[in-house]
Amino acid sequence: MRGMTTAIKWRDQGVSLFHALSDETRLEILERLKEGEQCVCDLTEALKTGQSRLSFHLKVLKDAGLITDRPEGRWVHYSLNSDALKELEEIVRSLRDLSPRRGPSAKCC
Amino acid sequence: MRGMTTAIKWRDQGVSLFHALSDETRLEILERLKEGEQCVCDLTEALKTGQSRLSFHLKVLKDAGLITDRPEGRWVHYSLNSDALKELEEIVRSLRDLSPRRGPSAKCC
DNA sequence: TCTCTTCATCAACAAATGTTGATTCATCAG
DNA sequence: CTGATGAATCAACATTTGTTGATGAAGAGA
Repeated sequence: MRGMTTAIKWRDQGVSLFHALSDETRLEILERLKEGEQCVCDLTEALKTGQSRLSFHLKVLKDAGLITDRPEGRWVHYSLNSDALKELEEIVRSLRDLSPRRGPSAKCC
Repeated sequence: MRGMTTAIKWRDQGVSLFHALSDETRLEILERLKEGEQCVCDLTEALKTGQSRLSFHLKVLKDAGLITDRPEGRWVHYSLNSDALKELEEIVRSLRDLSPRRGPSAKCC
C-alpha cells in the first residue's frame, strides 16, 4: 500500500525527468553546464542554434528541475541542479533493485 | 577529440534510453518485470490495458534494449535486460561527473 | 526619455508519439 | 484440416512535442 504510493510518486517524477533527458539538444546543454554556470548567450553560441529554440529547451530542463536559473541584469545564467541529478540516480537505481524475485514466473496464463 | 566522439555516442544511446523511460505505462511495465519474467498476457491483465497498446510499448522498450523477449509456443515472455540498466546508470552518473570546473563562468557575453 | 540588448513567450506550422480497432500470422488443440 | 488463441502489425486518428519567426518585457546606457 505504502510501497505502491511511493512507486507512483517516483513514476511521475521519473516520467518528467526522463522526458527532459530524451533529447539530443538538451543533453548537450547539460554537458555544457557541467563545466559550470553559463548564460543563455554563451549557450546560443556554443550550440549554434536559435535563441527561441534554446529557450524552449532550457524551459523543459528547468520545469523538470534539472537546471536552475539566476537572472542578473539582462542576462540569465543557468546551472545544473545537482539535487535533481541525485534524485535521478536514485530512480535509476530503483529500476534495478531486484524485488523478492519469485522464481522464473509462475506458469503463464 | 576522443572525448567528443565518446560523448556523442552515449548521447544517442541516452536519448533512446531516456525516451523509452519517459512514459508512465512503460515504467510500470519495467516495475512489473522486476518481479521476474512475464508473458504479455500477464502484463495485459496486470496493467488492464489493450493488447495492441501494450505491444506498442513493449516494442519501444525492446528497441531501446531495456527488455528482451523469449518466444515460447504462442506466448512471448519478457524480462529486464540488466546490462542496459547498468549502462543507464553509467550514463546518468556521467551527467554528474564534474568536469575540470573552471571557476564561476568567465564573464558573460 | 529613447534605443539597444537579452531573453521569454506566442502563434503557426511540422513532425513524432501514442491510441484504437481491425487484420494478420503462427501455434496449438481438436 | 479447422478453429481458437496469443501476439505483432497496420491504418486512421488524436495528442504531444519541437521548430521558426515575430512580438513583448525588462534592464542598461545614451
